[in-house]
Amino acid sequence: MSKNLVIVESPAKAKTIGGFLGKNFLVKSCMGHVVDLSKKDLGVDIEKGFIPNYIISPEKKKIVSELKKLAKDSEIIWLASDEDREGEAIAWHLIEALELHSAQTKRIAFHEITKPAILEAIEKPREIDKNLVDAQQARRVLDRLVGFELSPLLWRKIKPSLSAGRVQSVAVRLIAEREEEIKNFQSISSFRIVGEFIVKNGKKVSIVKAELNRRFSKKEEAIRFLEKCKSAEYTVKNVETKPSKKTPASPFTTSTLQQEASRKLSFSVANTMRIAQELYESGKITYMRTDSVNLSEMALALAKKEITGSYGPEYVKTRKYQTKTKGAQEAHEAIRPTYLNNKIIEGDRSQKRLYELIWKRTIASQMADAELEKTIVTIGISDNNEEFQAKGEIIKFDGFLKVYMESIDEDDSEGKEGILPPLTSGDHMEVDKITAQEKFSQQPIRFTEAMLVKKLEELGIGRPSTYAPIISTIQKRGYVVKEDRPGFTRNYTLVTLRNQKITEELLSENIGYEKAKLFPTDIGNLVNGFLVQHFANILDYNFTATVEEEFDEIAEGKLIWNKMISDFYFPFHKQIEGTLENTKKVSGEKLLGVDPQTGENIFVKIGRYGPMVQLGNTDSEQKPKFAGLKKGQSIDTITLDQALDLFKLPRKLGEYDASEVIVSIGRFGPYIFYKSKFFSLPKEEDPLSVTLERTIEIIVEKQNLENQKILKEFQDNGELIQVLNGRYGTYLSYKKQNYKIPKGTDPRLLSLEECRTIISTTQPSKSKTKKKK
DNA sequence: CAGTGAGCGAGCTTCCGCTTGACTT
Repeated sequence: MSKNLVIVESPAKAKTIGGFLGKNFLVKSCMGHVVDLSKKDLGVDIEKGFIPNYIISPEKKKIVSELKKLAKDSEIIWLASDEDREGEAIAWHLIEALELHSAQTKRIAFHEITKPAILEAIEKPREIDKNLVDAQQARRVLDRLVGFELSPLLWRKIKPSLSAGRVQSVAVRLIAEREEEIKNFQSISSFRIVGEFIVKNGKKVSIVKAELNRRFSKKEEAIRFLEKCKSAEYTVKNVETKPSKKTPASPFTTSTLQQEASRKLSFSVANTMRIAQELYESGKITYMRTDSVNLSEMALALAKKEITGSYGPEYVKTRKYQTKTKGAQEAHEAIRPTYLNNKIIEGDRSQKRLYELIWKRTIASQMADAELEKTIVTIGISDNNEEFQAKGEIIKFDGFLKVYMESIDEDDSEGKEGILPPLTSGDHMEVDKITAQEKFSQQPIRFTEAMLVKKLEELGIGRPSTYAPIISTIQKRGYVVKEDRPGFTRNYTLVTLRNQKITEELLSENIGYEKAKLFPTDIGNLVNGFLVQHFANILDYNFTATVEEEFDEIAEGKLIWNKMISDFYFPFHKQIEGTLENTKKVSGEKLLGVDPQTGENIFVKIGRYGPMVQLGNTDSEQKPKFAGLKKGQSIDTITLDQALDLFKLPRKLGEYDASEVIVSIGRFGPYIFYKSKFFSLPKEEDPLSVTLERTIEIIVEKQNLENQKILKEFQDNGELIQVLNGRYGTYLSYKKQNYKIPKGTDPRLLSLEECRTIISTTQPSKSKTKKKK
């Protein structure tokens, strides 16, 4: 029996620390928060001064009772949750939930998981910081009040099951507004002039590209310029070289890791976090949910050793980074390899790639600057005030670039600066050709998941542990979709002067192709518009920053937490009530036109189940007809013809095997209805144009799959036992319960006797699909 | 999952942050 019980948040951490502390210490984890506000109601007693109603989270009951038992048998309980707002609250909740006495309880904290740091922490226990706990309570209660008062308002005014909150609603706003900017964006074109000069240097011939120091807005001006160039002479006017340097990026935080893994490896945010978690649990990297760029002294020393050994001492530069992020709490280190001498690791391909990225970033952050030399060559044109500029860049010393270079989101198709041949002032330049190419101004860039995380972090909204869940929430609620969208073709003019002749071509380029970008849906736009109109204060990009300042004041003991909440809540609640009374239900209804057949109005709007078209007025005597929009259609862009097409559903395609085949769109997308069964239509098929032949193929294919589903069947006292082949492998079905088949047994060879054993010895799998009535 | 949409009305939905498994048919 250990005399000491240490409680940390994560089991992987518990394992490591357990090794440092020896036999007298038992280290256990509580898996994060163990209590939360009651979910059944608001969970806050407003009248009594916003008293939170905490209950032990259902999934933590087992852990709490286990810890409680261990605590009873221990002399001292060391609460070692993270040293930030949430961690302090976890420690306090543990005291309450485990019913610990103050005499036997000590609060400790450490920022790095090394033996000396932990031993030092044990030497310096402290009390719970109640002010910090209060700051957390304020944060928690504010989020609950905002979320649980705004969401029901949306149910009443827009449609059921919608949600709103301090964080998610701002995330949706960012995406909706970006889309609006893109919609309103007017692309301006101008003509970019590039001269290509031939430079002979002994036997070596090279081409130097130089850009004119101005652009022309009209083609005529560009041609006039080229005309003048026909008879011109070109001379080097000036050669300017100046040194410059590049500095490595700071070590990874959650947010920057997500961004780089997205840019360099095309990982989704959720994927990056899943793989990072695997690396963390196998002890290969430090904790992956952090906002700190700090590296431990031990890591700095290891990095220095590794760089010296692999690249030489001139590549070493020990750097300590400062966190600039708003509201950072820095309870952990930056994300880095646990052992910097391991350049590669065992693991699957994704793990290896992510690890390599983390290794390179960490090592590079401790390396010397890259030293560059930039050259600008100015080329004058006789009888002309304009001049050409050629830019070159050479690397004098690669420094950290030997290992790693951070990527950027903007496309950098142009401006790659290479090496220039030696040129001196006064050199005569021989021109090969001069082009005037029409260039269009760039529309704003749509958000990828990782770019959204970056923006949220800049605004101080969300935490490392929530970036991935935020993205999944706003997609689950249907506010946002992540999609690839095809681009379009745009024509541009290219005018070329060569051998005294000017030619003009009309060329085309493909632009605007989007890969894995976030787009607002109709519902996202409608909800966002409603919230921005009526709750501009909550949707304000600075709302979080403002309340965070107040949380800080609470943490410093300068402000009472429920006073702060009270000051916020009452005006906010009035706003809710006012909106409830004074606004009508919103549906985004728009009159699209008139049905040529019946003369009835056609509307588009958001219905109970999403965007739909409506034929006929709601208040007319005849019941209006409804039809859902197809995937990819929007109430914003749908045309009258497309709307009319939707009313052609359900379509009777004909008969197969003496039964009717019908195609339509339902709650879960397009489907085929045949012999009272549903077959979903693959997404590449259009329900409006799919043929009878194709639907029969789909039906037959599905039926074949069904037939293969049953591997074996037995009758057992009149009850059916089936060995089935499902989406997640083979399983047993008996009396509507499913049973796992033990690993290592061939399901095809199972006998009735063996099936009986499995049923009697294994727990049936819980079905999550069970819905309460 | 299950293939609707007004009207009737009961009963449901919802927040953010901290942490991992269990387990889907």
